[in-house]
Amino acid sequence: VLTTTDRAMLARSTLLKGLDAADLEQLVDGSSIIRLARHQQLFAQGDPARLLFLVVEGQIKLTRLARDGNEAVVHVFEPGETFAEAAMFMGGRYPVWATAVTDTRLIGISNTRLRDLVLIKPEIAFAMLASMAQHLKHLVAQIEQMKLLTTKQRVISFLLDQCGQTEGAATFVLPHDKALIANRLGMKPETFSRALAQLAEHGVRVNGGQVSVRDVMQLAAILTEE
Amino acid sequence: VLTTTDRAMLARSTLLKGLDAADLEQLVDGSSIIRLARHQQLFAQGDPARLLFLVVEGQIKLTRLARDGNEAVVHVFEPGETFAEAAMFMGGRYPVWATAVTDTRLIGISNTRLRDLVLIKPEIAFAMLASMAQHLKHLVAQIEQMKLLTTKQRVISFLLDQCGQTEGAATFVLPHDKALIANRLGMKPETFSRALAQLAEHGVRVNGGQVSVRDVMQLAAILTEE
DNA sequence: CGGTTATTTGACGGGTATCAAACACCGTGG
DNA sequence: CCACGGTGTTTGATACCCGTCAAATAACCG
Repeated sequence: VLTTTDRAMLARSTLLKGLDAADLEQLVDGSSIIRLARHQQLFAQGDPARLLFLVVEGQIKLTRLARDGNEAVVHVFEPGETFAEAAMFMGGRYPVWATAVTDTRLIGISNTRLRDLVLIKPEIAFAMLASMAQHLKHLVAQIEQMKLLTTKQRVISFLLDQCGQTEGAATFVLPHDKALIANRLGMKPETFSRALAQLAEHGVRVNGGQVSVRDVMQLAAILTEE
Repeated sequence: VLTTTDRAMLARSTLLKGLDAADLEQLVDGSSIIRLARHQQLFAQGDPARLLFLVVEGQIKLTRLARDGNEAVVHVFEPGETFAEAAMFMGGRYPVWATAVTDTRLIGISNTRLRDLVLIKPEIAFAMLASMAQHLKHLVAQIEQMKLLTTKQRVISFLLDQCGQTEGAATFVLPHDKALIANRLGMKPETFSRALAQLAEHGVRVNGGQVSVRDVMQLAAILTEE
């Protein structure tokens, strides 16, 4: 039940681009559409990993849980991104929880089908390696931020990421709940809220999910001096 | 100038085990031995990535640097482990600094040779994917620890890792400087020192690099309740 | 409009970084 | 053999930041 739009997204994904029509078809054959409501779980930590995923619309967060119920957000995936490629090489079990942040539609791709394809077409292996290298990079950046930056710096860094600009004024909407963002940044919601409030004096205005930055460059400058 | 011991280690590595003699030979041909003195740098962040590495003896730490000179340790690699496989898929540049923790001998393997080999033998691609999946797992675990555990819990968790036992009494030596360990755990040396001192009341005795734990299980129990 | 879920704001205490100094350890050179 | 500087570690005092708890407020949805 994949629409043509779904197929197009598959064909454009970092993981599968470069695949010819026939190979793609074979993969699609073993794929299924999955719909999740907000807060619904895709898989649990420890579940056998039979599928990897492409987010079509919505957002999926990967988390780890502590005994006390607290959760640590490892990453949030956006439409067009694939995840859980690594699971098939890690003892065949998912090492994290996956939950829908908003209503989500995604494509589940068979592990074994992909595996078979890699054996035939080594180029795909490169795509997988590239994809995983990307994830590695993200995680390293995250560790770096947690260890080297103060709370305020992390918030600024996050805002600058969202801007997608290096200068001038910018406006954008936050990608999700402030509580979730706070978790991504390794702080409590209250702390995040206060940090944002403090940034008012640096030209950051927040209204609901709407954020406007007066001067991106000026904001970036604070990272260096503070 | 690879000794037979070196070759044996290559053949046993997660990355290259399963390679037949001929393929291994071709790879060895493009490899070189590198010796580093303690604190000497292997490569810098941003350097073009032409080699990936196998640690033969010694230890290599991967770090990120902040403007103020502080560094964040991403990982420390031990003999038998390979690293920097991912670099060839990330724009061809190393994303971190690599420095010898102690006097170190390692083997540098040519990126392009390995690449050629993958195209011929897709099984090697699986080995690379598995190796990178392993690194991903480590990083995820690290992020989890930083976000979910208190300082004391991280120290305990680290000690338990080093024990390699789940019960009874244990003795071992710390893998390196306490300052480096503190950095790995995301805290300052002073904090680490105090944390260790506190653990005396839970049966942990530290003398230089020598550590002895009276009852591993009892120590593990603190993680849950605290 | 009422009930639930987000977010903000305040007061407070604890934990960690910071600064500083004492101390232990080690190899070197006198 | 001892003095010595360098490095690594411990210990202490202090300040500040963040987490926690609590309540108020705002936004949202049926």
